[in-house]
Amino acid sequence: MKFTIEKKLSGKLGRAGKIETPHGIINTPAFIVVGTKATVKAMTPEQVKDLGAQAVLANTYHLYLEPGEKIVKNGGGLHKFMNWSGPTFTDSGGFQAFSLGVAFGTTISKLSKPQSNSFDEREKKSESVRSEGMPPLAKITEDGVIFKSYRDGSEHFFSPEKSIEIQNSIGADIIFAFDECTSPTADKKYQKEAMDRTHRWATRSLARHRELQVESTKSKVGEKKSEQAIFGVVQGGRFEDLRKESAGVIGSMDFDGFGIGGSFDKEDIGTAVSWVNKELPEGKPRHLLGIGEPEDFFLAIENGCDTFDCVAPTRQARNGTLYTKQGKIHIDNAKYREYFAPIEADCMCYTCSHYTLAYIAYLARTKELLAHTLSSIHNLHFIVHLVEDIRQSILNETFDKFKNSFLEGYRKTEKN
RNA sequence: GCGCCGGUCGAAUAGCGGCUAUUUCAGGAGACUGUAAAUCUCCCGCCUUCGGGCAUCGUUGGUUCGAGUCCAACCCGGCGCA
Repeated sequence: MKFTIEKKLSGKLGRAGKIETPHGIINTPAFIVVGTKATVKAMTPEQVKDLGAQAVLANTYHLYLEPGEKIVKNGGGLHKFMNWSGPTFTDSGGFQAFSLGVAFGTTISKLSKPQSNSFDEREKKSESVRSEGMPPLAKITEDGVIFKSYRDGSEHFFSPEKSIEIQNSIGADIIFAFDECTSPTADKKYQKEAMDRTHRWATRSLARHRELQVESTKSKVGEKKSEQAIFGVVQGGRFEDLRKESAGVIGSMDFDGFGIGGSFDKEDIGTAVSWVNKELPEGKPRHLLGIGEPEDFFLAIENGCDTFDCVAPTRQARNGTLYTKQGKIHIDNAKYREYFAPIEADCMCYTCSHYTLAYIAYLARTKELLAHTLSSIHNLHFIVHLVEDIRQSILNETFDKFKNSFLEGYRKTEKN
């Protein structure tokens, strides 16, 4: 893997560049489409490619549980198995320490939101309360994480070494060190503890990765050595000193790039990311894990992030929320029943060039599967091209102008 | 005409003497950020200062401390017999 910076954003940390992987180039900043289980839900790889996606990210834990990394490997590796010829990433399973741990059965999100209006106190009260009969499915120890399968309750243990071995078998171009994604509800003491543990796990992840590279070089004499790249993950929650410390520690290790993980204040992603990116070596790519929404990209990119992944576009598509330049809309809203025009008149996506919002709304209402596909195509196209447009604006030196005009328009407005 | 069933919030249902009438669907709105997610939450008779208030189980009477629930008559609907 090779990373090249093509242009920097003057006076800021942002940059446009390219990541060269064994399966192709990623022009950055770039949105990496999430395909957790080696499939972008409701879509064929051709559809994903045609809408402009450059790379996909799958998940180690899910593929380990089903079908098992051996099957992925025997199927020719992730690319061949899922028929995606472009660059791929795998997440380490570290996020599941959070989503199946403290967050399981609750409404805790990795992003803490600003105080909601006193308007809905009742809803606030119910927040973060674990539903009965839903014990956590992840338990963290020094050596790793004990997971209970969300599928059948069976126990599984992930150590940094194990995560790397599985990721090696799955065979993505870029893999992540095993980390612990912490909750925004955790106090500083815990964040520090978890961060230090993540640093120890980073060392172990990197060591195991190098061992596997050597093994693969030995076993395939004469063949090109494994070019799988590994990114270390920065943690530290919402605390400036911890974030800087983590970036310093992880950044000084011999990773090919970096992931920025963990929890953030929704309002202040840009600041948190800038703490980190000022510390990380400039010449290596930085992936902001699990972000984001349209507003997030501008803040993260101008503060030095290169790639992103997020389930929001596809999940929200399936759940009936669509992105537009005027904000998000709910496809189930009664007012769209007879909206006989594309979701967005000027959208170039396959969905908008062939179908009306009224038709997709009808499909969604009647639970037709095509609703998921058409909505996912639109949302992914929107997000992928938004990030691509931001990249162009860096190259054209029109970043601020583009940022301001986009954010001004991105307001939730009535579409009647 | 006789007999037997049955009429519960848009639909379908539960409830068979005890106070707040159940559930599902439909309908309305919202949430979702490294996917436990084609998921989840709220509302869905009327009014409300969001605390609650007032109605309501075909209709009208009755029995009872208390009736959707028991009784009677009537009105609808279905089935059967004439």
